[in-house]
Amino acid sequence: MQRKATALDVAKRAGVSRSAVSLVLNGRGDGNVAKESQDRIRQAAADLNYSPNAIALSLRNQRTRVIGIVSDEVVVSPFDGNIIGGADDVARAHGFVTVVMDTERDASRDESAVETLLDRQVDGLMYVTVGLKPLDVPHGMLRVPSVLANCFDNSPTPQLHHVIPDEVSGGREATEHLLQLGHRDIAFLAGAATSPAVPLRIVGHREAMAKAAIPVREDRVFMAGWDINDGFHGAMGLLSASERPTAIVCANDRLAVGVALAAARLGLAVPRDLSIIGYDDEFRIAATMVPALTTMALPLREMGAAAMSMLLEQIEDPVQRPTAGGNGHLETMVPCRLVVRESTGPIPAR
Amino acid sequence: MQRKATALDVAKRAGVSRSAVSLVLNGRGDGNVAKESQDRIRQAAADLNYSPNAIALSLRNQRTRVIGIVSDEVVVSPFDGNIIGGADDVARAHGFVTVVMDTERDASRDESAVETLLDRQVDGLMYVTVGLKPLDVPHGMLRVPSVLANCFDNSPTPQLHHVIPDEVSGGREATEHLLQLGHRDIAFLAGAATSPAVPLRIVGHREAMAKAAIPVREDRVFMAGWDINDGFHGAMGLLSASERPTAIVCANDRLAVGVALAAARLGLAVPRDLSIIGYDDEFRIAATMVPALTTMALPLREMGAAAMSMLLEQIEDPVQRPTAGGNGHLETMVPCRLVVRESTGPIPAR
DNA sequence: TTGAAAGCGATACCAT
DNA sequence: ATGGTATCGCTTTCAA
Repeated sequence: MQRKATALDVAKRAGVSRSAVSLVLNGRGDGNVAKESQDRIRQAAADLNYSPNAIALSLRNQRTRVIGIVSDEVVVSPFDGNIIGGADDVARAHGFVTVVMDTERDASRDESAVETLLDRQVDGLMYVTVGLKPLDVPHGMLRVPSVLANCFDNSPTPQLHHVIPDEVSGGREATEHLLQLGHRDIAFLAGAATSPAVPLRIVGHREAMAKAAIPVREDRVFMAGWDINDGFHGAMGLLSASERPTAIVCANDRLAVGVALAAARLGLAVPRDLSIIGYDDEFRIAATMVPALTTMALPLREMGAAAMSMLLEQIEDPVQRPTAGGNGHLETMVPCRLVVRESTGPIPAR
Repeated sequence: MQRKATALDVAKRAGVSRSAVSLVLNGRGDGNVAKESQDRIRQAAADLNYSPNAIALSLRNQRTRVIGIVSDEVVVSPFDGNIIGGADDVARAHGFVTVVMDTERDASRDESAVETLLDRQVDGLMYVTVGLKPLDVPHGMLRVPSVLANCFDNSPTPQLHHVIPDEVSGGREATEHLLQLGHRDIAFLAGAATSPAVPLRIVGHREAMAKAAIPVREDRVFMAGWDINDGFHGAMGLLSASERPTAIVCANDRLAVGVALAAARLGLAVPRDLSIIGYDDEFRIAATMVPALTTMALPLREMGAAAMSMLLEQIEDPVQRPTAGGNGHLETMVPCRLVVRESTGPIPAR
């Protein structure tokens, strides 16, 4: 485990001073260092496989080109990892790297994770959550450029820019797709009341129904939960009644799996007898279901990318900190995307 | 965004030198610094909300108390995040923090991620994969204490310790559970041939059958893939034949979902007409299926914890580097755990 | 064109 | 008991 070469080693080998090495390797050699020395320096650097010590660089420059990402549970849970993927893409394109710390849903670890990252001089911070939710922003995030992805500042006087999905139009367009296929009796299986996304999706659903001048039967819209069994039981109720809906929109793909299971159990074919639409376009669930699920995809990568772009803008041009994005607004909404597959079809013939 | 207080600020405020500050704040004040000065120093530090600059510390001490975790796609994919969770638990208990970098399955980024982490002087490195697989170990990992979790050194002369699940006994015990319930015609839906876990699980299955003296029909064991539709189609074939198995063991829970869907479609009740057993105990899938899935749980958190313990041992006691764990062996196998729920039951009455 | 020196923030040794 | 000084690795300014 021999130590890495330093600039001094390079200087010695090339027979010059450390300053010369620094100048040349940072592209400011011309006009300062003799061309001949430059060559020797570059050669020596290559020979020694030299790369500058990032720690020393950070100490000297007070910047690290590292973005800290802290999340409530994105790493550990199966959901929303692509927000980080999208953010990382943008960061790397700009010569930054991201490091992730996951607090495993323990809010008391938020501050210390941020503090740790700050102590290591990250140039910026991003907080990412699984599922849309309000966030008690860790204080440290106000000390450097920061953004929120999939969550929003829960304080009475929000300070941080956030990027979230457009849930209202997501809910609306899901229902509109069904309406276009001729469905009129459409049920909406919402998730749990704790999620701020749920009421928004329901608003969207009602908007679509209103626009089509179809009254919403209150027993067709209810909070079921988020899991397969919730979808199963919700659907069993809906589908065993004498008068059953011809389509069910689900607040996530797992509910949709439960609904499909219930339909199969009842001998109903999808989409012939029942159309099902999911939400999330979950990786290797929606596309691989039988039949493949039509679903409203969450724009995860786009959200991460948008949030990171915003953050880097603040870092590179610190002046307009509070109103990043230039529009003076603290909220960016990214549209969801309908993915039509095979679980939706025309209304059953009578 | 005013700058943080430094040791010099504290020294000035307390009217002493930087050295005194350093000694006192690091618990070596007694016998070196007057008690009165000590109090003033501590007070000043508190007043200024002083905490040492981690970057400067790293440069000085050549150690950071940071463990770098690089993964092929654990962050972005829905799987195996708990390996990192388990590892992080152990690290924090020892006063280390972990930072994660995900390469999104782009092997060409492995080296640079490791290099980045190394440049930042991490004290140790862990590589974590989604799914058991051979790994071309990034060269940089050999320069500091390192371990592999859920993957193993693919080189002809492996150097790094790895922690993996005991797949053979996992496969065996899954089948044994079914055998105990009276099943004799048991099918095994394996995953894809690319995974080294697949042949191991099949070996386990055959061992169990052999021990029970039941011949394995070759048309009952085949590679189906890993997804819901793979399970569905595999099961449709198996179950529509005139002579159908009474139980199916699946190489993951998603296959099991597909099998359940097929059973429902064919009017078969689970577990009355067919027992199904999954693998992975996937979060919010296995437990929430209808019926809830009996499954072979992967010991993800334990694997992460074991790998991290090993790594920290190497860091704290660098002498026995190559044979960490003390047993001179490079492999640690962690047993899988059968979780019995409702998808398995006694063999159907004739 | 070159190299010496200061400084980033902290620690540890060595005089005093 | 105390404070001055070298050191970690690098960049930048300034004088020669």
